[in-house]
Amino acid sequence: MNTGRNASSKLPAAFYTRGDVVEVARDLLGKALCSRIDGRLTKVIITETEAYAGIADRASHAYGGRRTPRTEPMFAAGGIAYVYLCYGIHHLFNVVTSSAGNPHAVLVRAGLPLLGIDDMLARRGKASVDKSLLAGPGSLSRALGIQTGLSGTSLSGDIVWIEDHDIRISGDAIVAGPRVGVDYALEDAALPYRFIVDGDRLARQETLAAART
DNA sequence: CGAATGATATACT
DNA sequence: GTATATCATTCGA
Repeated sequence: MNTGRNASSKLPAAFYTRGDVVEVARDLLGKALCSRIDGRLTKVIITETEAYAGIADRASHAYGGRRTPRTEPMFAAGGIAYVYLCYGIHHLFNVVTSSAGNPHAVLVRAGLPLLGIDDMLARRGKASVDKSLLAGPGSLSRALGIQTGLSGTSLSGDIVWIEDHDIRISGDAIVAGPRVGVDYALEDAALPYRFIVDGDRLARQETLAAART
């Protein structure tokens, strides 16, 4: 099972199956989203997330209990990926949370490079690291090599997973605000379900020393 | 600011 | 089965 590489920091299933998706979205900040695709290992520190709170949330694909082939993974128990294509181009990566039948999910919107930077640059067609490398859900997914075929993949496997690198985020370094691009969600559009870490503060953390070179 | 882009959901025949 | 409106975005002026 464990082939020498220590997987002890991988988040346990219990992290995802908690009932409060907003809490999970907040806790995901500072965690490392990892992927091993085509044999290439890439890791990203999560700095921005959005919570989508199940059938009662008009901004969610599962609003009103809509269950379709695409949204099926959201209805499973937490701890798997939900990836879908948006605007015909962008593969958006979400973490499914809560228990089976409760379609809650967290969209990962942005991050900072931690490992496999050359591979991320290659996937993004960039020559050097800049602010836009992992800014935005479409860009982040692309840098990690995540595509819709990974929807439904377990986060306890060896393709996509999330690690705890013991980065602490103090409460005042987190900014909450309304979600992006969800104007159609009426009253739910104003909910403060978007969480952003102040990048400069996070950069002071030791873990990023390696990433900044 | 505005165009590009294609899968998906929904409402028809 | 076929059609059309919609979309949790990005990039380049």
